[in-house]
Amino acid sequence: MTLRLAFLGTPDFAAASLAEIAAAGHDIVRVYTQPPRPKGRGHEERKTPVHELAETLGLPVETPKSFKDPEVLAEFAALDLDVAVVVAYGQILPQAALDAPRFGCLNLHGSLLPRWRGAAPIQRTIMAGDARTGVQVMQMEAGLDTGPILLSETLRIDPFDTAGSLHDRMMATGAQMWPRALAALERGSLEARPQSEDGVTYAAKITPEEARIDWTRPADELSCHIRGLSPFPGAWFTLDAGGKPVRIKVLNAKAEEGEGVPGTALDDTLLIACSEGAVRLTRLQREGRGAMDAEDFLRGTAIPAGTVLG
RNA sequence: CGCGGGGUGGAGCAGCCCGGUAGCUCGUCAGGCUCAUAACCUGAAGGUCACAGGUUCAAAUCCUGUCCCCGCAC
Repeated sequence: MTLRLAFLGTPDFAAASLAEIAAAGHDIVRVYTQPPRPKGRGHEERKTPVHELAETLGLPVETPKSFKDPEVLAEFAALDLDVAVVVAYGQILPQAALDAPRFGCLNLHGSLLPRWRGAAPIQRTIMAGDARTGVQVMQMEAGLDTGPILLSETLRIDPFDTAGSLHDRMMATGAQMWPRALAALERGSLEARPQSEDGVTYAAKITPEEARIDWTRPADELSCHIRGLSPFPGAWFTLDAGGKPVRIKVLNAKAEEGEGVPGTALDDTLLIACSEGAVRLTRLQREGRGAMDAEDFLRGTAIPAGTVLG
């Protein structure tokens, strides 16, 4: 038995799920993803990772600008789907779309709901210093990530985890949940567990302003902040290099003992004073250069004790 | 054609504006010192200076084109 399904997704995180579902032998009759847009350096038009993978797999791709378009909805309904799988698609689906497939739409979400509903759960969970998080398959409803949970996996968050490392683990774990979830759906053995009404939090999108490092925060908070924003967009500070401020991203850091004026280097190896304790910067990236570990970074850019970071 | 930075021994950088012997910190190897060491001292190996043309007596350096990496903006 296989399910007749559509896949809706956009970034790498979603492509991993598409790959697993395809490998499980389901009948993916259509893939929806965001349209190619002029993106990044040079404004080159690029297809999304899901788009690329779908073409490699020989699956039909559609890139509607809006799922609210009646024509798009009509076509979607005409696919006569058993189920639609939605992973980081990037568009709100109208109720009509949620209702179209026989078993509705299933979504993969990167948190232990109802904590961190919304756009940036992976980053927010690290920024908040959570000790654990999870990946969950849920039945989609009109509300933002409010649907009942069908399948759940818990992941531990280590003190050295970044949004990037956690993202990679969640992507793999989440992708592997699909064959199980879809098999259970076919058997009719998926149990829907409503979300708790307590402990609801929202994972707001990351704004550029919050990426700038505020040295007056406590060290443990700052460590979480830095790791939650790594590698994207990257928490940063400025360093005065020959009269010009150079932006330097911090990609990993850990809280340590230390005392001093916030923002001041306490030694020659990137121990920076905060309001409570200090953070050791362990991986960084200067603008125009690649990311590197502190040891390598210091060979090219010395930051002696006493240096004040902006 | 959105703006900008960069590609120099294994790593990270300087040198480029003002062409003329390949530099710095580290690593590697050998030897020394030491109870010992990731410390210190001495010596050595290792580079078509991204690629292709051009200018020149001479190009890492100046000019043109190509490839790759990155920051910003989006």
